[in-house]
Amino acid sequence: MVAHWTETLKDKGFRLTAPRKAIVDQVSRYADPFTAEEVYQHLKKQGVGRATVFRTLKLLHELDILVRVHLEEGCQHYQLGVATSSHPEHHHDRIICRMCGSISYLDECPMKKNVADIAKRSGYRVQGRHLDLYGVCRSCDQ
Amino acid sequence: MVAHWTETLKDKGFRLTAPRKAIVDQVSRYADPFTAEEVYQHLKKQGVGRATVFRTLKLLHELDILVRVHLEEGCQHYQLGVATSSHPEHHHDRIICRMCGSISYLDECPMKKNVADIAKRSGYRVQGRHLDLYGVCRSCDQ
DNA sequence: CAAATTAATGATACTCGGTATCAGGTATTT
DNA sequence: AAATACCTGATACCGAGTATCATTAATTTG
Ligand SMILES: [Mn+2]
Ligand SMILES: [Mn+2]
Ligand SMILES: [Zn+2]
Ligand SMILES: [Zn+2]
Repeated sequence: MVAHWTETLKDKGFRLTAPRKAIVDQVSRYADPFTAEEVYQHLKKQGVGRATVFRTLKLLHELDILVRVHLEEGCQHYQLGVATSSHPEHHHDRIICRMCGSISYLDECPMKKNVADIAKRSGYRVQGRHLDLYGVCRSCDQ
Repeated sequence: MVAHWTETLKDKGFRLTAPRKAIVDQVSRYADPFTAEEVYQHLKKQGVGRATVFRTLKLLHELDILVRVHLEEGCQHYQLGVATSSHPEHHHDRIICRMCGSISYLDECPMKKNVADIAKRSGYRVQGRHLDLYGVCRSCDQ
């Protein structure tokens, strides 16, 4: 995975530098969404600068290696992501616990079957979507 | 509408001051989502302070007069909103044009019928949701 | 392999949305 | 009218993110 991403960097003409290697390596360890600040906190002891982390995450996003997700708290979160034919664009149907903040991902995508109908009714060409459900998870619910 | 909201303020023990009246009045003019900064720009010539605008919008949100919506750009947007029995919590199913930025609201709520099933499968008590679709609107699509 | 070129880096300063603080002001209660 | 509590605007501050820029490091060239 890491090897493939570094190859993508080189293929597109970007230099494979030590900070970029460190960032790609760190990023590959996350399963859940993470922030630039978290990555920076892990890598600053190795001398990687804050601006470089932000820049590199943006670059990995532009290369479609990372997805930008949209959490409520305010700051940007990134996440590993791939596009498939049945999911032409990255989207993440999530359910978020308001008490403990835990995030689960719905394995079935409940909107898939509605998209064609919405496109017809709204007149939009639908490209992607973002669905967040909010509630209380089982362990927080007494 | 404005009269009802100012009444709500008084009923809950909040004072009905000139800045609050001005903010409520301004807010009632918006049909689409707006930011605190926009409200402030309209009211600063009347001497209303920036902090007061942010504070009052937060208060109106806590009183369920305003909904906080979650747009892509980053800053907080607010919007008028009401809760009904079939919509126990504010939610806004929207479709956003990536070319012109226009926002349409889906009148039929496509997730309504899926919520019970998701709750059962995930084990969460589902309270609210936020759905954004992205695409290209008819007038931007050639 | 050097030298030259160009991209990328880290430090720093800055922007922007939003919040904490606080002394002065204004509604309400007595 | 005096006392109380709430509310205000000014200001300073915070955190996420970006622009700038001199320095450094990767690649290209000779
Ligand atoms: Mn965050
Ligand atoms: Mn915005
Ligand atoms: Zn929980
Ligand atoms: Zn459009």
